[in-house]
Amino acid sequence: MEKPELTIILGPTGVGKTDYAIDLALEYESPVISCDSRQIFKEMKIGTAPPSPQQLERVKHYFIFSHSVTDYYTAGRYEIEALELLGELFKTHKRLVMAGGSGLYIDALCNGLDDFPPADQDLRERLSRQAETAEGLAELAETLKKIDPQSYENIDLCNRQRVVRAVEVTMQTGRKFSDWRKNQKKERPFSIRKIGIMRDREELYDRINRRVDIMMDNGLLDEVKSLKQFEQMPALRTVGYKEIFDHLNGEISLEKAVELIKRNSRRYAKKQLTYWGRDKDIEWMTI
RNA sequence: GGUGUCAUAGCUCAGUUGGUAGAGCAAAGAACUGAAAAUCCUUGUGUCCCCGGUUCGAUUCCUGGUGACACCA
Repeated sequence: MEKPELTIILGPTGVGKTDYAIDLALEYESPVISCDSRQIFKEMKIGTAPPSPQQLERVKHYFIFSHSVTDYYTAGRYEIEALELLGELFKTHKRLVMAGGSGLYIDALCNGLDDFPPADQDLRERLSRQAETAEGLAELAETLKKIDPQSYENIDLCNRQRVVRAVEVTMQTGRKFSDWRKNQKKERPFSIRKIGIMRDREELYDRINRRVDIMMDNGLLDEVKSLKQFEQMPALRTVGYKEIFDHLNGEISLEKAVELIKRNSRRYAKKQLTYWGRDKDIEWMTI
C-alpha cells in the first residue's frame, strides 16, 4: 500500500506561508498542522503573527493556541505530539498539510531527535546560572572535558546553551552526551515533501517592517503588558515581546523597541534561511 | 545676488602634517538534536561630489563648477 503524504510548507517569517498553506489545505481537503514554536501559545495572539480568526475559520488548524506559556514546551514534546496527531489524521486522510517556520521542530518531526530523557529543570537552572559569567562557562567547559571529552571537542564552547546541555545530560543520566547522539534518521510511516517559500530579500524585509507597524496598531503593547508576569518564561523570549519588556522596564523608548523588533525580525528571517540552506530535500519556490 | 561652512561606506560621522581610509549603527555569511523567534561565531562593503592645476604621487593643497546648510542683502 502506498504511504500517505505529508506536505510541509516552510519559509522565513513574513513570507506568506499561512495563506499558501490554507489554499493548499483546501485543495487537499486537509487541516493545517502548524509547526511553529511560538504560535502554539494561546496567550500570544498578536506578536507571533498567527493565522487570523478569519483564516482559522476557513480551515481547521492544529498546534495554534493549543498550549500555554506556563507550559515548558520543547521540540521533543512537539515530535511526540505531532506524530501522534498525524497518526490519527492519516486514518482518514491521504494527504496532509503542515506549515511553519521552526526549523528544529520540522527536523524533529521529519527525522526525529535522539532519545534523551526529559531535562532536569533544577539541574539546568543551576548550570545555566554558572554559565552566565565567562569564568563560570570556562569551568563548565573544563567539567565537560573531564566527563565527556568527545563533546568537548565537538561543541562550540562559547555557546552557553550547548555546553550546559551537554553537561546536564551527562550528569543527569550518567551517560555521555556524545553517546546519546546517534544522529540516526528515524523512519516515518508517511512520505514527506518539503516546499520552501521564498521572496526577494528586499521585499521580504519590507513586508516584515510593515507587519510590525500593524502589530503595534493592533495592540501589541497591551498584549505584552498583560504578559508581564510571564516575562521570565522561555515562551516570552520572543522577538516582539522581549524588546517591549525592555521598554516597560525603562531601558529603551517605545520607538527604539519597535525599531529593534523590526531588526530582530529581519535577522530571524535571515537565520531561518541559513538553517534551511543545508536541507537538500526542500523544493524552493519564489512568490 | 554676496559671504562663509560643509561634501568620505546604506546611515551618522572620524581621518589622512600629500603615499587611495575606519568607528558606531544598518548589513552580509556561517553553526545548530528537548530553551530553536533560543543560543553562538565570523566579516568593512568605498569613483573619499565633478572638471582642471601643482606634485614622482591629490581623498588631502589650489582655480573653477555643482549641491546642501547658515548668515547678510
